[in-house]
This record gives sequence, C-alpha cells and structure tokens, in this order.
Amino acid sequence: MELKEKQRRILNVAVELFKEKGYMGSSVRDLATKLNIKAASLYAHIRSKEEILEWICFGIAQDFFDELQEVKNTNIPPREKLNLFLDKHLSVVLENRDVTHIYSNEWRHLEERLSEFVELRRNYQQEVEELISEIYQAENWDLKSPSFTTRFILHTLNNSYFWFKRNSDSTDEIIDEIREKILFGLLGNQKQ
Amino acid sequence: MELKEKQRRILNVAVELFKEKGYMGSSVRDLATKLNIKAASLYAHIRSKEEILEWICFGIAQDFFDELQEVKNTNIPPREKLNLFLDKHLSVVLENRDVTHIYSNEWRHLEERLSEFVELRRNYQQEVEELISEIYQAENWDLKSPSFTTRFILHTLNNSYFWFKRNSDSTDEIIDEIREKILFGLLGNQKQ
DNA sequence: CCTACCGATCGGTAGG
DNA sequence: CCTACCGATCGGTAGG
Repeated sequence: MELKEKQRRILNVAVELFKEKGYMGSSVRDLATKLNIKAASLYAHIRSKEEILEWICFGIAQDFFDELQEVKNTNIPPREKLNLFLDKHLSVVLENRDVTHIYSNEWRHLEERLSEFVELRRNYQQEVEELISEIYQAENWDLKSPSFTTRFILHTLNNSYFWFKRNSDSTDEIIDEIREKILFGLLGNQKQ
Repeated sequence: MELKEKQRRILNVAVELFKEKGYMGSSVRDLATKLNIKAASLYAHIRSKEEILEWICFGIAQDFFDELQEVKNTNIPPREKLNLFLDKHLSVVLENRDVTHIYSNEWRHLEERLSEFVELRRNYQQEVEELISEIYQAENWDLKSPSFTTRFILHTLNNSYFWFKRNSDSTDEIIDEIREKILFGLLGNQKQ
C-alpha cells in the first residue's frame, strides 16, 4: 500500500472530512471541493471512494501490528511489558486520533475487503490476548476472562482521546493519566 | 414525545437498522421494507427520517436524566451513591444497547434539533460532574480533573457493551464486572 | 396503506 | 486536471 504524494493528500483531507461527517455522510463531491478540484478528477488518483476507507483502516491496523511486534520482541519484565504495550498503543492512537476514530467506527462500510479487515482485527485481538495472558501468568495475577479483559483494554485505549477536551497537556502526560486509569481505575490508586 | 403504537414499531425497527448500517447508511426504503410497507407510507407516521433519530437520541437522554435524578434524591453514603450511579447508568445502557450506540455515534446527524441535543448532553455531563465532585469531596478522595474523570466514566459506561461478545452472563454479573473495572481498573483489585 | 412521481444528489465513466 | 454526462438512489409529496 504505497501511496503517491497526491494520494497522501487525498487521504489526509478525507480523514478530516470522514471524521466530521462520517463516511456515509461524506460525498466524493465534498471531498473534491475540499481539495479544490472537481469530483471526476479524483478518479485519476483513486479507484473508488471505498479505496480511501481501505487506506485508512488497513493503514492504522498495520501500525498497531507493528507496534505490537516491537513490544513482543522486547525483553523486559512482564509488568514493564504491559506498560510498554499500553504506552505504545496509546501513542499510535493519540498521534492518529481521527484515523483511529474512523478505523473504529466506519470499518463496517468496507465492502470489498470487509471480511479481510474483520479477520485482521480478530488476529490482532488474538495476539494482544496472548500477550496479556503471558503477562498475567508471569506475574501470578488473576485473569478471569482473557478475551473480556482484552476487549476492555483495546476499546478503552482506542477511545481514550474522547476524554480530552483540548490538547492542553503534553502527549506524555496524557498517556500517563490514561495508563493509570486503565490499570487502577477511578479508585485503585486512592488512599482509601 | 408521546409515541403512538405504530410509531413505536417504526422506532424499534429503525433502531435495529441504524445499528446495523448506520443512520446515513440506512434509507427510508430500507426501513419501509423491514416494516413490509412502501417508503411513502412511512410519512403517515413520521415527519421525516430525522424525526426518528430525534426519538432515539432525546428518548434515551431523558432516561439518563431520570436515572440521575433518582440517584441524586437518594440519601445514602457517598461511596454507595457512586456505586448506585454506576449501576443505574449501566442498567440503562445495557437494557438499551442499540439505542445507546446510536445516541453515542449518530447524534451529529441531527440537524434541526442538533444544538438542543448538544446542550442537553452538556447539561447531563455537568450534573454528573457535580455528583462526582460531591462524592469525592465527602470521601476525601483526590479528584485532579473533574471533567476529565466525568468523561472517562460516562464514555466507559456508554461503551461497555462492546466488551461482551454474547449475553452469556446475566445483566447483574455484567454490571458487577464493569463496575469493578471502572473503579479499580485492570490491577487495582489484584493482590500485587 | 398505495401508486406515481418530484428534484436533488449519489458514485463513477468517457473522452479529452 | 476538466466538461459532460450516466443510471441509481435519495428523502419526500400529491392524491387517492
């Protein structure tokens, strides 16, 4: 999925548009207008509207996979590995908020490559579940339902950008705050 | 917003449809087909497609408000009040998963009553924030950022149905599990 | 509840 | 990159 410069520009503008109006609520004419060209001219660079959605969904999915591989290849204690995974996944999310949002909410409008995408996501979830299980086992923590816990983690990470109104804090501070909430919840780190 | 029986049936079928295809991805013809009537016949019961979205979004918003009022009017210790709020809000969510999903993700497609909806939601968030602040103050817990914490709570509650693949557990068990995750996170209740 | 129909807009193609 | 245009579908109305 090597994109040319023009395609990259289309992608970026489309992300903005889809984020604002949703994929189904955005027309190729809307997109063309934002790019200061006519709708028909888009088709010199894209096969279809859906192809742009594929760029978005499969691109960020690949980023998540890459980051996971890095974590798995690192040789550090389990508890640090958990933190590293949370931090790395969060970095990808926070550096690609709009893309992550579209990835999370518009993937079902993929048609041609829908089943491929669903399987990719299932694989990712499966691999994260394995990582989590290993960590819990090594630390002797109690893991009631690995798949429930994995979905909790991924969904919470993928939507954490919603908790912020604006970018007043630095990304590192945001990551710290979210990691603490996920690990210890509302009260887990309160002196009760 | 008193709905007649026919309207209630339209509402229920629309919720199913919007959940599956999204509001913008659902046509009034799709909806009519599911109801075994012609698209034009719908307009004897609805003013517009948007009106159905209004029923969904404002209806569940009212449910959330009602539940919050009940919690506020109850005279119990602060810590129990927090649990009660979490349980009550979760009940509404879990008993109305599809409606909550549409409320969370499709509200921006309201046009006529968009600003009214946005204000209603801001008010709700504000009232929850007050409740949370009172509870933290009474318990002498540390509340760094009330509005961050409130958004964390609401967003986590509103999306918790995603963590479950199927309805194998009873709702009460689900509520317990989610409440624990929100209060104590992944590790807060582990013997470390 | 239906048939018949409206203007607007959709994603996309032909041809330059 | 454009103009010109395609058939399909959109939300919705008229009239019964």
